[in-house]
Amino acid sequence: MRVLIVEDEEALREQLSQALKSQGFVVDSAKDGEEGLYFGREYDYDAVIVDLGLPKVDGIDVIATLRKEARAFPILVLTARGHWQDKVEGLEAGADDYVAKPFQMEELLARLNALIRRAAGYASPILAQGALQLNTAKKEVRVNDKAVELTAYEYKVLEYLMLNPDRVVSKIELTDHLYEQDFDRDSNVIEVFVGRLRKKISPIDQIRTVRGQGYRFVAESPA
Amino acid sequence: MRVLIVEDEEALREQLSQALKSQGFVVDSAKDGEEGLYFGREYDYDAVIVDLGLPKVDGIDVIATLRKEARAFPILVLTARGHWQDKVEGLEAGADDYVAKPFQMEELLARLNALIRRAAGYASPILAQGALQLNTAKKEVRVNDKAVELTAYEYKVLEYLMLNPDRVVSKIELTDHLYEQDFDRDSNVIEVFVGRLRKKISPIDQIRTVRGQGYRFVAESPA
DNA sequence: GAACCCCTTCAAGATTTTGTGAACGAAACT
DNA sequence: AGTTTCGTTCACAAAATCTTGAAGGGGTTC
Repeated sequence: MRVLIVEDEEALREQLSQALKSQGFVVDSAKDGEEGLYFGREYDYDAVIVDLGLPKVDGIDVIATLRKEARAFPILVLTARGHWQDKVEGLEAGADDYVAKPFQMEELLARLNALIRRAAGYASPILAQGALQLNTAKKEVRVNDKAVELTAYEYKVLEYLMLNPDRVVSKIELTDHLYEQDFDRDSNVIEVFVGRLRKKISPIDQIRTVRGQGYRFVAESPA
Repeated sequence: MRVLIVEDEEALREQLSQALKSQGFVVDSAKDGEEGLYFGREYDYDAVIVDLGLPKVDGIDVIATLRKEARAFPILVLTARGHWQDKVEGLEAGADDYVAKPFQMEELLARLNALIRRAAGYASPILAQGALQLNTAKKEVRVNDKAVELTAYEYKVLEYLMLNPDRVVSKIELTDHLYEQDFDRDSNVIEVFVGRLRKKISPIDQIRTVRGQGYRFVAESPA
């Protein structure tokens, strides 16, 4: 698996590169849009990670250009939190998925792998856990094969938990990832959403609360 | 687990303190080298985080002085990125590891936990002793491979004992490391928790009481 | 601009965890 | 054996945390 990273900020680029290499990927990295374009034209990748907001040639342009030239590899964009439009533009330009910065490395890896699998046609963008299915592309949730309507935030909470299975996710972590940075820390929105979510996806019982620490999505139904 | 933070920049100090507390640490914080030195001399910590480049007494000096006085706790230094020499000086003065600022909180936590474990002689984040396994990353405990639910304090007691195996740990030491400093020392909470713990992890029998002195976690299952 | 949906906050109530004091029991000392 | 000291356990009180329903507000749709 060969991946291209287009990211101007050195620290992040290195960190990404490291993480991906440790997952067994072969990594090329470009420090700006121009380099990115060069690499993207020159080689065929299994996936490309592009940070929007790059010097020289904008990330959006890189994507658009590559797509115009019929490059088909899956593209994952990194957007700065809050720059909501970026993500839309990115997807319109031809990206396949996005992750908002700052992100958890695990989440990025999970999404990247999903993209690669999808592109290879092996698997669907569906995260399945027992009777719970989450179609990350359509943002659709199914319980025992029956579609369940979730609101945007309910969905985000569920998706985040499912992308981080078997790990305790604190409420702070959840708010950090679902909201703009300065969201009120001692609100109980998260609790409320978890409550509603549980009700909507019942009888699924995989969102466990770990008192004092947060919530954990358990992958397997308990014996 | 009790940690000392020596950091002059208030925002970062607070953020660190927050993050560590949310991970279950008891945190003391010092705003300059002088305070840091005072705390470091006064109490015993499971780890100390020192920012280099502090007002009054330099971080390097704090470390060197404490080491000269035979303080053995693991020390993690924070260095400004690019100040390459700092890191070297810090390690030479007796620090055990370093993290360059700015850093991802997860990385810092991972390194800190690793330091504490290593100081106790464990390489892996899973402390295994016979049929008892303690996964310090997930804060999960297993007995004969079956997960056991512990409350926060039950877990803390067990973790501390397991990190100090084959050594008598007094009740005072336990309260000092597990509670804020002004906690009533002649309460019998510790006894109560040890009791609850023993019940929950039975039939494991590795927490021995040493009359008049405290408790000892024996490493091997008895013959 | 009315109706609707979703997000957010508040606060009461439920639940779980933690801490206390007292009774009980086991070892150590005389 | 009696006494003292220390550890264990229990039941309850107190504190912390989670859950839930209700209601207000902002934005969007028709």
